[in-house]
Amino acid sequence: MPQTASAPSGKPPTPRERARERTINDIVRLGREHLVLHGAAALSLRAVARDLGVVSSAVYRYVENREELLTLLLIDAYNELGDEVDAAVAALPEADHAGRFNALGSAVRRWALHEPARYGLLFGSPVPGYRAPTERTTGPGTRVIHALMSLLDGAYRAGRLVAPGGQAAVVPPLAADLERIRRDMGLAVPDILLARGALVWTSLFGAVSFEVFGQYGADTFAAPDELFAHHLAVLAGLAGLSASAPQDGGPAE
Amino acid sequence: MPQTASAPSGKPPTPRERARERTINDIVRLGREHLVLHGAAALSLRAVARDLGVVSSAVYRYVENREELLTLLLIDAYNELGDEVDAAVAALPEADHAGRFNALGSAVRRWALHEPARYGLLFGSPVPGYRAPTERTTGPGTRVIHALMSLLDGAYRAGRLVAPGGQAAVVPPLAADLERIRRDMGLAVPDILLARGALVWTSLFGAVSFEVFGQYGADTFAAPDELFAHHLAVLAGLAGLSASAPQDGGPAE
DNA sequence: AGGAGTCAAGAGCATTGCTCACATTTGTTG
DNA sequence: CAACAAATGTGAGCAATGCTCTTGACTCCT
Repeated sequence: MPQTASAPSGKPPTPRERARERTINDIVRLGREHLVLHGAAALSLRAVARDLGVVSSAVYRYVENREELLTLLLIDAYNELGDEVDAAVAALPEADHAGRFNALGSAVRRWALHEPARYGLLFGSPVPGYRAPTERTTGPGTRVIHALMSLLDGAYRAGRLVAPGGQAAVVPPLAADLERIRRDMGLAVPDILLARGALVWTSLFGAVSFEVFGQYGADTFAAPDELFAHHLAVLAGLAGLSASAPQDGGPAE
Repeated sequence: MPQTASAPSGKPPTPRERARERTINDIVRLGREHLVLHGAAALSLRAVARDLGVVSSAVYRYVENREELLTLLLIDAYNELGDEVDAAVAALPEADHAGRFNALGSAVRRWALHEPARYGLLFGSPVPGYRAPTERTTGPGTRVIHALMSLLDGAYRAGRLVAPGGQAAVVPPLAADLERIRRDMGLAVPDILLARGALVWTSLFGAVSFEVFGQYGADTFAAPDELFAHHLAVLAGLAGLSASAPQDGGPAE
């Protein structure tokens, strides 16, 4: 059984632990390469072992099984996507809510198109027989929705998120869910805008998935960039963001 | 090599051809069962052969390889989804555009939740190394978008699809794509509504995929039915459908 | 120095997709 | 009806895969 991977108990790492960590990193790196080259289901521990210059059974010292490696790659990919999104959002001033929304969506799409296999691992059909251990993946896996929601929340607190008129209130069971989410994430947006944020979230990934997975026909859209930009603009409006640039004062707090 | 599967040349089928077709149907049926039980990537020709009561190599007389069986299952699933959607839409009067839209979306979700593995085969990450032969799958694979678009087109021709106000026109490259689509599908809706229809399309499947693939957290939404109903209502408005009374226009600029 | 902990190697098992040579069934035709 | 040819089924076999187990070696700490 692989050892306790890392319980940072304060003690300085022994050379052995460092070597072990280095090997695990190598395995993840090689696994990532195989992933982008041959896809998730074709990920082979034996092939990784070959590239590592070691016999197949040796990798089981570091990685419990194929699922464990998939989990490591899942976390790795979630974090890379989260980093990209965070960087793209942070590159724009905090008051430019619409710009930041656009940057977030574009970053997701850019990363997905650049890493289709890893995107598929995150947002495609689940690998059969593989259940991601939520206690390890929810953290990295929720970075994008957290970024999106805090973005929308910031816009709301700045008075730049306009609730749509004529929209019926959400039904009580859904309101209960939304209330819990609002509390857990420390948000201020009201139910209707929160629900719309969730819809925008799923819609963003729906559009990206259709493009990455080739769900549009092969030659349906010759201008996918423009299509996505248009979708993103409509989604910004759907979320309640006013499309025009924020010329007024800075952040509220 | 599997024979010419079926070139309906008018001649009555010989008993042998009928037996052959029956065997292929059995293979597809067994494959479907394995698909729903163990997922797409775990689909095994040998297991199907075992269930068929025949030695493994015998199935290659009927199915060229594993990919071929996947293609058959793909077409099978596309058609079943298409049938469900068509039936749900046809159950409501043609003039009830909003109701039909709701029925379409609900039918997609219902089928997806009932057949998660097959839904994943259709709309999840592509099976690695497998390229669906477009000449055989585009027909069944476009039934839902055709149903959606003709529904929206009917509403537009009936004057029940209101273009949102304050929406900028689409850029020329995208307009060219939309024009071609409009021509190919014989539609009348203008660019803005057509683009919104595409967004509604991807958003619908985005919401369904999130739910089926467990992309929402495990216990994020205790009321998924209400969440989806809410999303569907918002998407209907986004498409331009007036729910009962004409909704307010787009956000003021 | 010695023992506990760690690691790599290689054999082995069950599984898969797929091919091939051979046997058997089946329908047609001389 | 008998012979032939096409269609179908059989079983062995190859190259992979994930994973386990035993064996030996190596490292580090007391």
